[in-house]
Amino acid sequence: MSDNEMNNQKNTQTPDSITNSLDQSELALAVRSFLSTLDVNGESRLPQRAYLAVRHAIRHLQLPPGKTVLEREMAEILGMSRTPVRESLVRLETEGWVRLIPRRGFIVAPLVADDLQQIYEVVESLDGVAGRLATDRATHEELNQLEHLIKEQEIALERNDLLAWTDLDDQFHNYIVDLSQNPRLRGIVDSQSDQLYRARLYTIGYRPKPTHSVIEHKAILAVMRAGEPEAVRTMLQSHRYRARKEILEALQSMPPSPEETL
Amino acid sequence: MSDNEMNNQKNTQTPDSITNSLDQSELALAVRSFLSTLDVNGESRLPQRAYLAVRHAIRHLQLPPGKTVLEREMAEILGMSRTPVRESLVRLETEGWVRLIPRRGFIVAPLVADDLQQIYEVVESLDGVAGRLATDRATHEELNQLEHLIKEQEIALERNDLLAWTDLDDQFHNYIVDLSQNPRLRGIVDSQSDQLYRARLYTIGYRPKPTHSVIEHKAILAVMRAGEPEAVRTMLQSHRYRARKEILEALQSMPPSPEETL
DNA sequence: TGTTATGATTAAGAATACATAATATAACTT
DNA sequence: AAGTTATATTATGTATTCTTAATCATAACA
Repeated sequence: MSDNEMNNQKNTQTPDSITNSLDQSELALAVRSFLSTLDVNGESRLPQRAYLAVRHAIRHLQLPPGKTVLEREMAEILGMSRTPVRESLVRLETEGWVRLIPRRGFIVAPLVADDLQQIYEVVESLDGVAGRLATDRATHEELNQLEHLIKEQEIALERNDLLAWTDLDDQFHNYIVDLSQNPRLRGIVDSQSDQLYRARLYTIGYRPKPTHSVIEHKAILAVMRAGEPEAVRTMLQSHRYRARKEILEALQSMPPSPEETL
Repeated sequence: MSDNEMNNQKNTQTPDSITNSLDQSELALAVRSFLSTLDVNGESRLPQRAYLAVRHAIRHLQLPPGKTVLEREMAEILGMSRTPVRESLVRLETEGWVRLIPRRGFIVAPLVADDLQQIYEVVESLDGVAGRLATDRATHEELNQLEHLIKEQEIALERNDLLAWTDLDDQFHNYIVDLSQNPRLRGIVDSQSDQLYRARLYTIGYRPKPTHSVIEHKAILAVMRAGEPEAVRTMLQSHRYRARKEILEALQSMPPSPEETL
């Protein structure tokens, strides 16, 4: 009973797509490539797709700090209207990925030391408590999974594959947060710590080789196995703290950000 | 140049306002009363008004746990369209105040022990780190302000005004978070801890009189003055932990939630 | 030549319109 | 009368339209 053969007598041209023939910029290509990944994973909801795509683009510096995110352009790239795009931007704003300048639009959160420090102060604390809870709640198999991740980190380091190591390091920490069995904590840490990824990418060649990191991971796992939650908390916190120092020092020793102008 | 005298040949009645003559429910009255407060404070952006109004209604149990928040109805009450209302609901969902059931709508987050425990685990940790940072960053005058708040708490307790005490207790903790000078931390703690307010209201007659709380606040302030950040962190954390225990115990000893049905 | 109006353009803010899924209701068959 | 199917209603999801503020270019003026 599809009676849709009598409802198109007025739209000669949809006004919002006057801006068609968008230039195939690097951003558009990257976002579209990422989108197809989502299609495979069956993300059906449009706002969720937009959220993941924009977040991914920011995370990988394809949307550089300070850059304005135009709703219309994003909608065009993502093949949807402005509405779900805006919804995703509101969510990203709540999480701190973008800032809303009223009547101006959304800009990608700048990558400045002050901001990173704020994020680290949050993540260090939450990461610590997640480790404490995980120590109480993890099974032996889950701890073995952590050990496996550490081994992969060692391999990546031996190959000097810092990109792979970064991802594995993330996986290690995320997994611990998972083990805390606190979805709310998980959500906050996930979003906040992921915002540090940009800075890690950005400074990847300017930091010492993270051999110490693997050592500390091993120590943390050992104390988890020993069942000492409070010690795990402290260790994770100082582990993150050293990471913070290295990143901030690297940022200072580096040439100024490409979008320092904002 | 108002040429709106020739465009109404089809809409006999605007479809979105068929639901006019909305019953003057308690919710509508409460929300409208709160709205006028915002007008005074000059909140010009509609989504922000909606955000504050809905959050306030949830916080004060006018929108009870489990209740569906109808976009159209809210829009009607707030005197705006669905668009800014939806935007506010997305933000509230990101913060955990409501849940989105796809194709069903937003419901007020249920008030169950499991959820409260998750919030407490987050807030205890962040509150602790905020106290640690505040100890390093607060001035003498700011510490005196804390002392003033404690005195007011004592007065409220003597009068057995538990509602006023609850607000003052909130102010005390919020102020410490302010002193951490970390806006991101502030935003997260603000939203999360404020979600506990519902539970505190709900259990207000079922908990022991919080005389110990004032004592602990005094102790915390003393250690802040002594300049021992790590001790402040520990104390705030266990302070919150006792609050958690009292709330959860009260919830269990109480009659089941009115919207337990969901 | 520099500065300030003024109009055109652009993009966000908000409202409305349309599409679709879910649910409630009514009709109908057995 | 009970259950099943068809239909109507309702509310979300999404697109589109309309409005308004901000910016940019251009022109008028000092």
